[in-house]
Order: sequence, then structure tokens, then C-alpha cells
Amino acid sequence: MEYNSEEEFLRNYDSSCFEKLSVTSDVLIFSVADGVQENYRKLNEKHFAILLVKRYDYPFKDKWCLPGGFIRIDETTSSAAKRVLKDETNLEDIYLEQLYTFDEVNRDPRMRIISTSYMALVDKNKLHNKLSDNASWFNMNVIESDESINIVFDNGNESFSVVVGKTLREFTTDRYEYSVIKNDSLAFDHPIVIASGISRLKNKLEYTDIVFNMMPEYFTLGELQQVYEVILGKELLDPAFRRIIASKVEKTNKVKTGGGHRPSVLFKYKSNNKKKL
Amino acid sequence: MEYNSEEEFLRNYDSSCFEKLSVTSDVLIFSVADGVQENYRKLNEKHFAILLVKRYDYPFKDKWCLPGGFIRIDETTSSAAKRVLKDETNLEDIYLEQLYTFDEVNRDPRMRIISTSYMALVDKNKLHNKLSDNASWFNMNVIESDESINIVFDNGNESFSVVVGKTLREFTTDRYEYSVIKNDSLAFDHPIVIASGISRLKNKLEYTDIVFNMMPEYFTLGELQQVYEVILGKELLDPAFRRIIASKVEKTNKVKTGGGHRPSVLFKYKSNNKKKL
DNA sequence: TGAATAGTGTCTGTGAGACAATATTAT
DNA sequence: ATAATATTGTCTCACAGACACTATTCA
Repeated sequence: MEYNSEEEFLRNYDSSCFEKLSVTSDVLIFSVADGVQENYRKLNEKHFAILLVKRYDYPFKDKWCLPGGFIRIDETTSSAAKRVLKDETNLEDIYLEQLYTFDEVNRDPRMRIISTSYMALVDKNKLHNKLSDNASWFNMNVIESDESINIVFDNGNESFSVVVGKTLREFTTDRYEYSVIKNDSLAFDHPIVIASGISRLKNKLEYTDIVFNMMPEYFTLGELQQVYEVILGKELLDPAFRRIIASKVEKTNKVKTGGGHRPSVLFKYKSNNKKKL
Repeated sequence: MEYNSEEEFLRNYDSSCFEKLSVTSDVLIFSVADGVQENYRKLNEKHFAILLVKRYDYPFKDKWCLPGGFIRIDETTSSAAKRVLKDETNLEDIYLEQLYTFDEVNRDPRMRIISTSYMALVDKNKLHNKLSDNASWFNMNVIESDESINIVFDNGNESFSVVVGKTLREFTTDRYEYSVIKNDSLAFDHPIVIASGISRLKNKLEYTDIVFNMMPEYFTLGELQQVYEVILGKELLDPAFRRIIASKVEKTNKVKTGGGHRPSVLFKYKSNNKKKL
């Protein structure tokens, strides 16, 4: 068949001439949760947390998984991710970043499904509405070694762990090939998705301002440092930390008192959209 | 309908209950091409280059685009990318990195198509077979400012330019939102895909070893430095450059003579898979 | 010999890691 | 007074930018 114009071609185009497949969008919703306060002097413990959803249907009935869903024909993967985020947490206008497209042929037992995943870092305290019944925040305890990542999930009622192996790809210092070593409780390839997300989040923390997505308007540098420490999984030295974030925050004239110690100055985020590069 | 087991559910699953769509895989094949040698003493000029394919069919008939194609139901996007790479360049076992999944609803005039793009950096001189007739290497002259990226493509016969606008996303220092400002010659949203790829490549250059994908086994540090300079689009100071790559290369006892100047030692890639992090 | 690249030495400033010292509060 | 965090000072070391200097070849 010969066409004489783009218009004519498009009028006659048969969209069924290639195999089609299903595409889903999964969302990693990270946050840092307040834990217990051991005594009046101490700061709250903080925990790295992720939002999971219980599957009440096959496949992977009764397992936990990332919020996500099929994308519609007239919707982008990122709008789908935003829709899911809104449905599960009622949060809007959150910075969502595309993480990766996972597409192993057998990652879903039903049929070929490829999934584009998105990440968000949110402030749990800004969630005004109740979570849906099947959703739950899990604290994550991440233990990372050279060869594997061990994540212990705990939501207060239920606790389980997954182990994901890492293999460094040749020519790379940053990107690992992940494989599931142990997983009894998460659906699909979500252990790998979560491991990738955590790894990316750690990176982003260093050279972007995403943390402030999950900070309240006013915060102390101690609180901010705790968030960094919990996500990075390591302790930071105070002076070093202060130097690093100095340019991203602005001192206010408010202070936070109440702990049995010197009051701390409240800071707020200072967007640094000048002097780029 | 109630099921009693995962198996039973899967046996009865109707995969048509969600809308499906077409997925393609596009590949950015970058290389650095040798240019002219002005005189016997000077080194060859080098040019940053990308492989493009001429569309001889609608849509976008006669425009240039990235090599790519529909993925099959039993194939991953990365195998599709590898297949395309092999078809167009006869190269195998090349490090391919997933770049991004582009999925604007109207990015393809025919129908909804989402595209997962992959990047490769190859050594043009290792291409043993002839390129297919509709493929051609284009030198790219990339001029980047704070607000836009201007790329001039030139394959010897044909020359055109595209301009892509960049907008810095809040909370980010690295990720831009791209938009097409000027494009008469590239199909689809490929100006944006290419701009993203170049930006990612520049980053990768700094903290991975991908360059060595496109270096011959033995090379001089001068040649390696030229490659860096061409991709990064700026000149580097010799001592600084040597310090940076010192740990990645290994001196050999070979030298390269012939230029009207001091011979240079040939180095080879030293994989550094110990001491990670 | 001179043009051109190869390769090294070194000064300086910046910035991170480490540790010490001081400040301030509620009980 | 004490325990706890807040905040700052400073020393050292590593390293990048900058520039200068030496080495070596071939038409």
C-alpha cells in the first residue's frame, strides 16, 4: 500500500499490526517515621519507612506489594503514579521521579507485564486522610554489604525480611544487577524494585534537595540530620553535615525548646535556583 | 468468581481485561569519530557522534530517528535494544544502560506507544560490517547553555540542528525537564531522548568506566583525554585528567611513535573491581 | 631547529573527616 | 549538677585547578 502523505498514512494505520502488552506503574513511597522517645531529653528515634499494600486477590494473594496499577491508554506512567499516590496517601504535588522500567518476561505470572516505577519521598505527617485499609507503613531496617542487601520490614503487627543480591556491572560504579535471594512476603519482583529505589534515593540525597519533600516547613538541623542518617544508614558528623546543607537551608528567628538541652534554631528550606552549574 | 489457589486463578485469567499498548525500545549509540588531521604533528580531531536511521516509511517519512523497534511479547526491552544494536552495527556484548522510559500520550501520531530507551557507547572502529543503507553516523556539535541545548548534526552530506529547552525541576540539581524548541529533521520526541542521553552520558563519564567501551585495547592518555573532552564539550587540564584516570588504566611497555613529537606510552584499561565503596 | 604533544612538579585553595570545646536547657 | 543536644572552631589530609617546566620526536 502506498501513501502520499502523513495524513493519509495515519488514516489507514492499523494499530493491531504489532503485539501489545500491559504496562503498570508502581510507586515507591518512602518516608521517615517517628519512633519512640526514650526519655524526655533524647530526640525521637526515626525509622526509614515505605508504604506497602496487601494483595487481597490473586496473584500473590495475601502478600505485600508496592502501590501500583495498570496504566490507561490515555494516561502517562507518571500520571498513573500520581493517581496511585493520591489514592493511597491523598498527597498531591509531590516530586515523583521515574526510577526504572522493570520488564523481565516472567515477572508477572499472569501475562507479560512491564512496569515503570516511580519514587516519592513524603512527609507522613502531611497525610491528612486515613490510609486505605489494605495499605500500611513498614519500617525498614536496611543492612547493606558488598554482595547483598538485607531489608527487614516491620509494621508493628507483621515482620519479614528479604535479601537481594547485588552484582556490580562491568564499567559501572553505580549500577548493580539485583537478584532475589530470599523473599517470602513480597509480591512480584518488588524486592528488586525496592532495593533499586533505596539505592537511588541514597544517591539523590547527596546531590539534590528531595529531602525537603518530607520535611515540615520549619525544622531543626538535628532533625534534618536524623533523616539523612536514617536514609543513608550511617551516622554523620555534625560539623560536616552542617557544612553540606548550609547552602540549602535558611535560619529563622524561631527556636525549638522543650528538650532538656540547649534549644535549637528552626531552619527552613532555601531553594537554590540561582547559580546552577 | 472465587479461586482456591494461585494455579486455579492463573488457569482462568483473562489477560484482555486491561487495555494493552505498544512498547518500543530505542537505542542511542554514541561514539567518538576520528576527524581530519591538520598536519603530521597534530592529533586527529575527534567528534562526538551518534548513529541515526533514515525513515523510509510513514510516519515521519524521510526524517532521521534513533534505531529502535517494537518489542516482542517474549522479549525484554533490553534484548530488543541488543537486537537493534546488533542489526545496525553488528556489535555484541556491549554495555547497554537503560536511559529512560518516554511515554507522553501523543509522542507517536499512530497510536499510544511508550518507548524505553537504552544507551551504548561503542568504538566505531570495531564495527566490522557495513552499516545498513539507511543508517548513518552523525557528528554532533553540542552547545549547552543554562536554558537550552543546541545540537548540530552533520553526516557529511546532510546537516541540521535541533534546539531543546531545559527546565530545572524543583528539588533537583540533575534532572531537567526537556522540551523541543526547534526540530525539523528528527522523528518523534527523539530530540529529547538524545538530549537526555547526552546529559546522562556526561554524568556517567565522571563516575563509571564506560569510556573504555569505546577505546581500543591499547590507547594513549592523550587519546583518552580527547574522548573525554569531546563528550564533555570542554577542555581538561592534563595533570588533572591524568590524576583522575590514573586508577583506571595500566601502563604498558608499548609506545606510540610517528607524530612529530615525544612518543606516548600506551595504556590499557584496568578493571577496578576490588575496593568498592 | 621548531612545532607539537607527552609527561611531571608544585603551589594554592577548597572542602571533608575528625575531634575538641563551648552553649544552653529541663529536670 | 547532670544528661543531652546544639553549635562552632580548628587541625589535617586529600585533592582539584592552575601554571610552569622538562622530555622527545620527526619533517
